[in-house]
Amino acid sequence: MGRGKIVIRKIDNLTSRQVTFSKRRNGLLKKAKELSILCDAEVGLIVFSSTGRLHEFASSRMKSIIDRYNNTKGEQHQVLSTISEVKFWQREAASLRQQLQDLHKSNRRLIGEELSDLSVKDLQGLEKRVEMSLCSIRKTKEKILRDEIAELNRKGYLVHNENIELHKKANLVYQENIELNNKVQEASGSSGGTTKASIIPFVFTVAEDEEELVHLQLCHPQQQGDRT
Amino acid sequence: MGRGKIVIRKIDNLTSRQVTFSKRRNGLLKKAKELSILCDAEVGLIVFSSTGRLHEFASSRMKSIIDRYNNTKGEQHQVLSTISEVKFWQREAASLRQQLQDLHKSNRRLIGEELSDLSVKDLQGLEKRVEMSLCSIRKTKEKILRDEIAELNRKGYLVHNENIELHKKANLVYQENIELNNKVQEASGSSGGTTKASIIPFVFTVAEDEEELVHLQLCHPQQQGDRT
DNA sequence: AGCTATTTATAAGC
DNA sequence: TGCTTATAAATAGCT
Repeated sequence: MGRGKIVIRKIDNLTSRQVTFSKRRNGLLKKAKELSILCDAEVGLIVFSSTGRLHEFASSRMKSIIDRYNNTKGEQHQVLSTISEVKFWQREAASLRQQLQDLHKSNRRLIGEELSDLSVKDLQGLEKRVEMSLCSIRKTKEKILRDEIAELNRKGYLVHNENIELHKKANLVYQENIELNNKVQEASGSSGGTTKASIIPFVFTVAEDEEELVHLQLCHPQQQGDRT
Repeated sequence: MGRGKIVIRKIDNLTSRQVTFSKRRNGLLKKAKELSILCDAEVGLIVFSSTGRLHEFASSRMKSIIDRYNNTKGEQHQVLSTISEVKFWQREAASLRQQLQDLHKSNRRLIGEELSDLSVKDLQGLEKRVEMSLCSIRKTKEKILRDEIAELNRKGYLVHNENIELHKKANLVYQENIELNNKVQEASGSSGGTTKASIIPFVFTVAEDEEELVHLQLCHPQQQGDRT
């Protein structure tokens, strides 16, 4: 419909393509609107130009048209439509929120708050559980301490053994020193007394018995805090 | 464009409306397609007939056109599109799930489980909290018991008072009975002894002093369960 | 953006 | 729905 017939293929010339786009786009929007009015149809039209500009017509709200479209297609293809996906996640969130609330309540009870709507029997059960919990916590704590002490004892023992070895070596060296000194004295006769004075007048001794090892132990702690 | 000019308003006649719908719908779809080809535009067209049937044209995949539309509009209007709504709820659910996990962990620790990755200091803090919790639970329990006992005592007191009143009344009636009996005896002389025998030979007595009232008290319970 | 020759769409009728 | 046709509308090419 125009001065000449055209074939439907992409218009090469950019300018004339843009002009044609502008004209035909308006025509399309107009016809979409006319269809919706004349025939009481729900029409949604989305047009992105090649430059990325958006033009649209919607006989009602575009969102509701798209939602309706998604639902219709979703039922057709047995696929979660976007709208029911939203519903799914909303339900999921609500369920999680509920769980969170329940857990929060149980938590508050475990730390001794919000107990007012519990019966004596409930409280007794709770008390038992918290007592067991306390027991377990203390056991864990003591185990850690015990392990630390054992580790310290082990290290202490190793250091002690090393000490003994060092003492022995030092004593050997010291003995060797005395002997060497004697030899020097014998060789040089009574030529001087200076070297004699340089000998360290010290004997290394070491306690060999285990009794003197550092030996830590976990003292049983005083009962604390749980008296009413 | 037709045999006659028409005004754009809803066509009253159902049949001609449906005929027009069919014709114009095809024209619209054709023109949408032509626009997309001629001008290299991205076009999406959704048409629902008044009977609910869906007709559509999409130059590419409809989903991608709708997504692009939502994104463009979303940026323009700062409004949650359906797609980003899904994302929002997914994030919400993930966050809630995380919170739930954290709370669950804290809960497990409160009941003395999963303590292995805590330090001695953490354990000490936990112990303190659980001790306080135990204290609070016991206090609550005792308060309930104390209140129950107080209530029982109150009721006992009321019943006791009622008892006293009933005793008094009963004694009065008994006295009256005796007097009436005497009068009957005086009036009838020694005519018979049957009435005398019917007098109930019973005296109502009641302890008036408070000491004998039922008076319950909460015994201090044995310390229990918290010994290591 | 406006003009207009021409093509296209379509209203009315069957 | 499909076909026909007169006519209204849309628009290609040009300015």
